[in-house]
Amino acid sequence: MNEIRNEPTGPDVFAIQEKWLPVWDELRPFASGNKDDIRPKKYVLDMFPYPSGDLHMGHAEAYALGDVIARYWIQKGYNVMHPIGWDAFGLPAENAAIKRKLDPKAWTYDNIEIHKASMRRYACSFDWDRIIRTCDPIYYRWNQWLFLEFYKKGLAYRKNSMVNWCPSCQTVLANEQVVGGACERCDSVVTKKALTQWFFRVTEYADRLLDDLELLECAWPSKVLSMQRNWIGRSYGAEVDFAVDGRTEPITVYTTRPDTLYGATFMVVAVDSDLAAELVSGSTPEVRMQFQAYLDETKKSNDIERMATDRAKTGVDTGRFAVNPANGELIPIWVSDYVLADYGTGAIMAVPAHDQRDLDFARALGLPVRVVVETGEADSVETGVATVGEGVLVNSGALNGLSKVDAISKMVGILEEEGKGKAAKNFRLRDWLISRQRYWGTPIPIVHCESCGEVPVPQDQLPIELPSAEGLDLAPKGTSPLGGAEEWVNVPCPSCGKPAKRDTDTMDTFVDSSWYFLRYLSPNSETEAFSKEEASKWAPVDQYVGGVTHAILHLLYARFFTKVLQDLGYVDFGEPFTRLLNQGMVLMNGSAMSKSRGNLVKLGDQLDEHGADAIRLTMAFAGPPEDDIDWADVSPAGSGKFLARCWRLANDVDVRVGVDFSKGNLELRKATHSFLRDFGTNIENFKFNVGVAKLMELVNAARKTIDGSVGPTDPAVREATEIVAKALSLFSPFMAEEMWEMLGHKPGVALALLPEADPALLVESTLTAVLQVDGKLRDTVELSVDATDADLQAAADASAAVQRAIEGREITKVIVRAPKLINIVTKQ
RNA sequence: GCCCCCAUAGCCCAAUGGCAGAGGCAGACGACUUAAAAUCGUUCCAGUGUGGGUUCGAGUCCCACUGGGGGCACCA
Repeated sequence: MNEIRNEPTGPDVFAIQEKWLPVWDELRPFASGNKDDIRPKKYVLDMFPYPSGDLHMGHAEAYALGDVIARYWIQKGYNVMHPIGWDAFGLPAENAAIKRKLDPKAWTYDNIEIHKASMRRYACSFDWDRIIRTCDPIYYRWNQWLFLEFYKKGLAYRKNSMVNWCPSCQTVLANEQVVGGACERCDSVVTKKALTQWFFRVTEYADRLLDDLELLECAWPSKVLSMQRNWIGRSYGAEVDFAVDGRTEPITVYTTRPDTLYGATFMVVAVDSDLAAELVSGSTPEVRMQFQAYLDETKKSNDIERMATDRAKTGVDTGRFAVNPANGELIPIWVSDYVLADYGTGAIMAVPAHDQRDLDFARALGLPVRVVVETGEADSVETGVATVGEGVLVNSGALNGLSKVDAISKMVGILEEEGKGKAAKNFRLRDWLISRQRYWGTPIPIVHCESCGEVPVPQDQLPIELPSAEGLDLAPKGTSPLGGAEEWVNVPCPSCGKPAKRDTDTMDTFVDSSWYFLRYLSPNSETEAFSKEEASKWAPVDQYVGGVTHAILHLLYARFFTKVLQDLGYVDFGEPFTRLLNQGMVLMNGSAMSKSRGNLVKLGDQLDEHGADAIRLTMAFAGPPEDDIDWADVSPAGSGKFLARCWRLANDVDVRVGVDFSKGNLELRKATHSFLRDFGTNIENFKFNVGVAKLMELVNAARKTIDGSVGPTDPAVREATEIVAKALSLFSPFMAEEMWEMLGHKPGVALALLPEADPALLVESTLTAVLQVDGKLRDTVELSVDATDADLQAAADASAAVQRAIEGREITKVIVRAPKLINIVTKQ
């Protein structure tokens, strides 16, 4: 007897999960490689994960949202390619290897298997035939091929320079990997080191990378666009040549304010530049000693100290003089650490009156200040605040009386005429440092030969496979562990055949991820990086989904690669990702989850407790996707309740499959079709939370119909429930499939098409019209949808509330928006 | 310091310039139950951060401010 009472009134979500997984393995609904497929294409891409441990809540959000989009387009009749792979090279594998004495390779591949199993259980709609792993030789040989293509074009080059060095990771870092002077990965303070390193000439594409952001306006989050613009940082100005006393060549400086040239009262050269060393070499021993001491101190300080803007200005007078080309004045040349060696020319003209940094320097070291722009602001010498506003030029010869803009163009004209300068632009963006002194990455395909120099490895010798980690000392020591692989390093020179050595550095893993979206097109090809034919069919990516953490690095590099590949003729487009969605982070109690903070929510625990469907639904329903989700604010249990509601709905339907819906209850049919009208728009605009809310509304309406006088046998109940099952499958595919089966269909709700709304069911015959007086609501009235202005006026005349409100007032105006609104305006 | 985004009920969030509430969470009450859970139903709750402006009408558009978040930052 108890058995009867305890009969389950809801679904066993875990049994349902286990039931459908093997069915789907068989059905393979997300395979996209059928050549005969006539559906239009859609390339939906999730940023591929780094295989460290198991999936976490962040992955769960990203893949839930990416899945909504991919599954939606399938149900709209598209052939959707939704691939997955692993960004499998990188430091964590190596660090785990060092710490736990594991092979980085084994560690990585084990983690990939863990990921794969979790993605399957999370019901990700991936095309499992297109898997890539960047640590597979079949993948990274194409990194090497691309490197050589770049090399041929002069886009890959080696130079000695001061580079960012992480003392903890014991490797160089790209500019983009230094955040606030610290290593992005381990937070150690980054230092500078002079090293010979490989670079990609991304600066050659700076203009295009900046200008083409225009094409992405409205298709990428504006935040990402502005971050990229900031990062590239183009400025316009002029290069000005200053003749130097006792030196044949002039010193060229870059300035954005050539209008203030008359106010340049001294010059400053970056202390760590070659130019500074050269200038002082001709000075007195005292100066040389002072310079050396200052230089040593600068080198000792790190970027965090050096970048502190409130630090007092320091410097050394070189004792040398330059000639101001505007007025012929001799001005002293100083060296200082506030001028950067690798921006512009490493030397500046100092205009202390109109530049705060120069003014600080002038005041600290007693240098003259000359006002050349009258801005109406207080005297900068007295206030210590440089006047940077608009104004009229003074003390500036031919420029006197001009505005800033006019003075800039006139000065540039004069300089160009006299051969002392020219218009110029500069970028904050630096070339991309790609070599790393670590093991677990793509070997750089260059051989160093004593007689031939740098020799590119011939294509037919690719891939250069990594030597086995066995026997290698992977511990960071500042030089690549590959140097210890004797047999691997020592090779005959491909050019002359004499003994030579391989380059022992490996590539930055951002190289791997700069083109992976193309590799998915032909993931197993041994003859090309990607099929040009497939690329013209599938690429560019229609929809990219990933975290905003990659707003600069990865997206900029991928855009760069795409433009290079376009120039090389391998692709026919210039932007890789047509549309971008950045999902927010998953937080717990207001802050990022971490073990050390003690607020870590484990995805595995959540799945064990609520099931994949409820977690996925919670991710979609939590709010706008780009906002952060605080796990403390959302309710996976609530999602579970909704899913049970859906299940009971399907369970209660008592209409045979294939019934003619047209005889169904009109009210519910209208609800179903207005859902169909709105749902697609919501999903296409990434308003997943609103889409789920609409779905809940439809479930509520169907429930009401079943429980009310219409009952479970009405055809409209089946229509509504089938639409619920299809729409639900974007969020909670297990339950949707279960419902689909309960409704009498064969497995594969993911492939069932979402119909268009029937327009005939969207027309309403009446609506609630609003009667306002002076903009305030006074009454409402049911009117026909084709009510005229006169009908509204009549309704207002007939309304006691309206008449009361206008009583004794003079009507000045009547605004009518038939059929829904009338506003009677009275004299105030 | 410069640039960008956000602010609606106790909470998460909706709302083509036209009735502030679609949905959910939490709460309260009721039905079912010996009881509880589950379920179903009903219900309480803000005038939209502050101050101006535009408009017949502003959560929505404009300006300023406050608070929160983010990006860049000695880039000449």
